[in-house]
Amino acid sequence: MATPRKQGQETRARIHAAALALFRKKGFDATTMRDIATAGGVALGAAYYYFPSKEAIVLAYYERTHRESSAQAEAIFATTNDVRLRLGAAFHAKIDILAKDRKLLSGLFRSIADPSAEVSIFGERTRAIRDESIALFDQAIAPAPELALLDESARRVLVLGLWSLHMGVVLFFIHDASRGQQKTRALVDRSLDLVAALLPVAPMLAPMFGHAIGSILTDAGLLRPAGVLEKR
Amino acid sequence: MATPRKQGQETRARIHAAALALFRKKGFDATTMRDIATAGGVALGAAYYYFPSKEAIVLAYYERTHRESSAQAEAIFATTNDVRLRLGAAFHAKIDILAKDRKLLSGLFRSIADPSAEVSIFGERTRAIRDESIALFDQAIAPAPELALLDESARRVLVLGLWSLHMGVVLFFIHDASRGQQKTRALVDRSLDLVAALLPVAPMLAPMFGHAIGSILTDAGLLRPAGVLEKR
DNA sequence: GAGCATGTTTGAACATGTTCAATAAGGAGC
DNA sequence: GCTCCTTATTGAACATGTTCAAACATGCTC
Repeated sequence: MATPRKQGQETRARIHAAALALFRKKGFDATTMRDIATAGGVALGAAYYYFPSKEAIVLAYYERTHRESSAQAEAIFATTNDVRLRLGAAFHAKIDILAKDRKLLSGLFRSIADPSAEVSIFGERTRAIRDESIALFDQAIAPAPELALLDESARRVLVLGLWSLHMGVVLFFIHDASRGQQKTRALVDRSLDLVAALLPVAPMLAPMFGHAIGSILTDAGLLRPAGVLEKR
Repeated sequence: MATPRKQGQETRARIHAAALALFRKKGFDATTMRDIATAGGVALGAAYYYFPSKEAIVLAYYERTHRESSAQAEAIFATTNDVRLRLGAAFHAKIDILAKDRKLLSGLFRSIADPSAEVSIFGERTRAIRDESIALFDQAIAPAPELALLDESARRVLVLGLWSLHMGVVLFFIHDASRGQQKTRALVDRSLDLVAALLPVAPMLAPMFGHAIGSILTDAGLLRPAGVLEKR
């Protein structure tokens, strides 16, 4: 309703920057909205004028990191058609981007994964970004010759499975205190080795299970119904 | 430190019962500690004397339901060695027990799945109950002849995978508003069909992936290191 | 029964996320 | 420049989870 003015944009940016700095330094819970407002040089109400909730501040950050990691992955997609390499690029790009903010994400996880939260990654308000995120994995496996035989339904199940694995990896990463997140990197590589080895078998399994599970997931709203898995 | 007296036990039980009733009626978030104290006929401080936090009230409930569903599943284990049936029993028992409390669980999920929360299902304080929960799936597949060839490491990966699937099912269930949770039931059955069909292949995959992933998961603390997957 | 340790209970106080009515500031149309 | 509407900003007020020092109760020892 309110179309922002230039000064408003600046205030918003200042508040956002102050908030992220505090989140990084003290963590999400330990940072109060009053801290944020003070650090941003505004009154408490102003922070709420620009961000409906503390969680919302972090959702903006989350969207930005998704875009950055997608861009990084897509740059690699342009250089190779090897599906194993492309999947690796998609997974590692995400970790690359998130690497500096483990502490922030740890505090954030509550809202991201809580299905009842407004800004949950599973919720309606994040559908757009989630669909983009899922579509990236569709892109990743696009050149695979062994998947040419896969029908639409089974393929969507596979893509959703890859996205779920990636969410699991992010969850693991948040708690991975090893240097340079070595453990997460290793987890990604071993998991993708397994995936890559199983991909050729996928078309054999699909007729048995792909369709059945696909229709169930569709009923459940976890999969888009029609052939509408468009990208970006 | 404080060894409770009889009257204290009763007060505690009254508070707990009042809290659960309110959670069921109004949901977790909409129920305040003041509501709970009033409904239990005590002052606010008394509620905190018995439960260190609002979440803790619900953790006690969570432990009870786990015990109940485990008992139900084990009763079925005693009647059949068919692994598909046993897995079905384990999954459906959980849903049976939780069926009445979707609303409560929905409010609870935040704390259960949030890795930074004290009472998270992934946290240290819930290790005992989590290990029990995982061990149930080890029991479920125990009679499978096709898994006799599986080494310890690969077997643990499989069991952890089943437990993860079960956690996913619970998550799905929480948001399944279909009558009698039909969708969740269908999801369970189709998923377990797939699992059952893949089980015979597991020993062929294990040498390639089971050990590698097993050691990574162990490093990550997601698997117990030694041969200590004892039951109950 | 007096004294005492320990469990129980109280309610005020505190911290913090969020709301909101009031006010200021900026610009559009004249 | 004046009026008026929209955006921007303020800070007090509110709701609620949590803490805590004080008071109370219970039962044990003597």
